[in-house]
Amino acid sequence: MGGVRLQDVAELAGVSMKTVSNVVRDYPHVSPRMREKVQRAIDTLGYKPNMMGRRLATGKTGLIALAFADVGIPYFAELARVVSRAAETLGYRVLLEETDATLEGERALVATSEAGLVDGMLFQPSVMGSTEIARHRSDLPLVLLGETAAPLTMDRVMIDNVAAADEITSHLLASGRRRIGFAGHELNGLSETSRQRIAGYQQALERAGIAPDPTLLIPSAAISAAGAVEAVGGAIDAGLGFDALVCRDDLAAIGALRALQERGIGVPTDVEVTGWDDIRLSAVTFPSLTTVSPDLDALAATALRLLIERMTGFDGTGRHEIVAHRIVVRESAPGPVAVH
Amino acid sequence: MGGVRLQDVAELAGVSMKTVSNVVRDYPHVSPRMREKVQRAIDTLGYKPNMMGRRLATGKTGLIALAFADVGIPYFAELARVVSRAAETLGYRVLLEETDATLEGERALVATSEAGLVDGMLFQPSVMGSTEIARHRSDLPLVLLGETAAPLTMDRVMIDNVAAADEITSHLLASGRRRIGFAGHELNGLSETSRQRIAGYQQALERAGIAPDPTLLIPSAAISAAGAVEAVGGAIDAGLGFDALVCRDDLAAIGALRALQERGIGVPTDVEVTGWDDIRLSAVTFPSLTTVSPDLDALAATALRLLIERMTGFDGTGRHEIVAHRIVVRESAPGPVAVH
DNA sequence: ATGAAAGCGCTAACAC
DNA sequence: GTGTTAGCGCTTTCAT
Repeated sequence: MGGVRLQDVAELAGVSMKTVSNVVRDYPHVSPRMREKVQRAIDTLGYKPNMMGRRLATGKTGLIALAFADVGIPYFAELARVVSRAAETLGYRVLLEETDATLEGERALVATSEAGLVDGMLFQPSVMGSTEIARHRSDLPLVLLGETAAPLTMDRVMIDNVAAADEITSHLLASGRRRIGFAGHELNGLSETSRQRIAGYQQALERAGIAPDPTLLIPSAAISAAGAVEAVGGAIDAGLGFDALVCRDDLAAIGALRALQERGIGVPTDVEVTGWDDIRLSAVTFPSLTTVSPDLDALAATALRLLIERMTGFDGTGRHEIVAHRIVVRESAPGPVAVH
Repeated sequence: MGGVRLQDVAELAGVSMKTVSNVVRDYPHVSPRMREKVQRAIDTLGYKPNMMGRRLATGKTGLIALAFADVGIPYFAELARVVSRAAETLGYRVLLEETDATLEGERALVATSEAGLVDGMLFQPSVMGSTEIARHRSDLPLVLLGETAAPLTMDRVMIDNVAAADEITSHLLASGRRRIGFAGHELNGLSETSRQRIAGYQQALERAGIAPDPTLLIPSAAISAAGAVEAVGGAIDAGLGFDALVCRDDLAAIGALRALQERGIGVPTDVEVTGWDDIRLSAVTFPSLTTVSPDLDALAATALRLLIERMTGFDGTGRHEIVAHRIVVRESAPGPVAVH
């Protein structure tokens, strides 16, 4: 059952390996009789094509790597799911690679000493800068995910973070909120992601004629929900006053929710809160989260399209694609109250 | 840079392929001079060994598949992370396979028409029964994860669900709760997971002299947080009274939390709630969740050990291993109040 | 439409 | 210690 080779099938069926191969791969020009005879031999032997052999011969592995910090983070897990499903329909399997959001991990990834394991890679860098990624100059087709500064030579897919941050901040402004904070960005070494979201947040405030107040920027020692609980809780205890919070991501928003609730501050009555990513759980927190929802399906589809183009020979300069996002309004920031 | 072959290195260095191969694989018996000469050739050519070639020759792929329903579910995502890290230290990479918790998806998985892509598989079935898994009779080394009824021929790793459910229910009883419900199991087609957890829950109640009340079993149309919001909310609205809820998993607990809070019912004051899995977010919900915490590291390590034994020839009957769990006490069910 | 033979890049016996 | 020679299982020209 296990070690059945193409050869064995050919012998049983009394045909050449070529013919068996043709049948296995559904090659059109095979006579029905042949096909049936070969198929019978395949069935009786329980033959299963050996991928490694095929892959060595074709030079294609059918595998793509999906690399990011940590699949335990809901956004990445949900991204992995979408990518994995999209890849499947295109005939690819996904190999998971985690970098732990460390420079070391990301370097190991791009400098990997082995070749030919995967046909291409989707990579969302956490810390690596544009220059270092560019220097990489590997032969492995690569598409970048997310807003990390991308070298001009590489393809990249992201949503418009500045615009989205502007929109969600404007949503808060429309509800009459005026002291709007931003929470959950890095304490030091601001990521490009945080930078762009803060830029959009400031842009909305300024357009509304509000001077951004730097004390309303609440960084987090750890980029996690627990980190946000600490940060936001600490800020409140230190006397910081605000009536809304734009959080860097849904985990930070969940942390902020807890920090507020621990202190008996009502959400959204006293403080409105928004998240980012629209992870599944953001719909069932209490209150549920108003958040930026990236079009993950489009993100995955676009990234895979670009990658496959690279894998099949495209060699132009980097394409930078923007996919859609929308603001999902839920309880934590319900928007202007309807007039009754 | 891309198409450098072992052969090319050998020619440049003026040695045989065997020698180059020895150097690449750190074979001990190579003279230092040779090694250095070859290494120089490797560097100038930028040679990277082609995995497919090596794998075809050795018959090993270095890949293991990790299969479960949906990586978008936090428990699975966190499991994937732990398995992926553990596998890495053992020299394996992880290929993600999702079944969408459908029979169809699980069948496709075990009946996969290709062979040799992965050396082995870790599989947590959702719907497939013991008999069907056994019938599979594949040549692929396989270790089952979780409490699905496992055929005697197969290895399996799980925690003691009955014991854990008993413990966490007893924890509630120790706080003086008497009308304890169970929530979040399947509406029809009870999974083995739910069955065992309910068994442990009933066992604890009976030992405490409480007759299990079937109306306190609150099934969920969808096994998700949103499903639990509906189910628990509906039960409350229908007039069901209880002072504690053992939830099938953390997502159900999060849903229960929301359903209770929506109705102004205090947790843990009015109703205590417990979860299962100890997903990262269970520590930052408000209130945070008392939950069953499986030893994921041990689970992954054990599963990989069993799998590697199978891959390297072990052919005995199925081993069924139990790994540790503990009850993590948090705010949603704080336990007996300390006497001041 | 089918067959024969030459690789794909590497490792593993077995000689030297 | 190092080189030679076969394969690993499959696909793919090139004939027929």
